[in-house]
Amino acid sequence: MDDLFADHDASLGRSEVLAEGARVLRGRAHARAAEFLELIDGVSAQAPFRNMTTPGGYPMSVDMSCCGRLGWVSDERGYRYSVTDPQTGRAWPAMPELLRGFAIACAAEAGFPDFSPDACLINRYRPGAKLSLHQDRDEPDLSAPIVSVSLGLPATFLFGGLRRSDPQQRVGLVHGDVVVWGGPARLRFHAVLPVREGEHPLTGRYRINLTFRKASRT
DNA sequence: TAGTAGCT
DNA sequence: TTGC
Repeated sequence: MDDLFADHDASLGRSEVLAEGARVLRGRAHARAAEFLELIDGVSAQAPFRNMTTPGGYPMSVDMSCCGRLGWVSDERGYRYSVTDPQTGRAWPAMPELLRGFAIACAAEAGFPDFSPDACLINRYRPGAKLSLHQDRDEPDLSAPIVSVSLGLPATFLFGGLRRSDPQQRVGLVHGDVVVWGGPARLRFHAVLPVREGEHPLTGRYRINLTFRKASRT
């Protein structure tokens, strides 16, 4: 067994508390990552990755797609959830049950036993792509947590407080890591630093992040 | 240049 | 203001 694999074994079952209501579950997606990536390929064949535009008129560096009943979209008019993909005019692809069940299990492990996600935002980062500091606040039901799954190239996740100016924790996220935040942490600001150049055996020059949300009130 | 402030 |  090589050292990389030993490191992975050592991460199994480990979790870290970032704040009340926020945890990193290390390595939870590792064993099923290849299968998850196949499912994501299926989604992106129906809803291609695209660079959305911010309300300020700038293109985002992250390539985005969605699955589930609702998808997150951004354009000059603002941020919102939509039942149709504005690029194709069709409904978003269904959320694969394997992914949905995994997200529900991660939420339960982190202390949110009743998670019922209806939206999954798929963010694909090339080297240099980033997400600047923001809150996830477009969902009407803030009692549901956010479940974030990291695949492929590593990234540095910044996890802040409830005010933009609050200090941020720097969290290194690698292939297979899962972050869950909700409850009192639900509206904490967060960001992703520019992804560094690299190569991953399963994703090549990409980081793929899945965020599962409950985007409708019911 | 990494970290921060301020922007409409 | 999920960017510059």
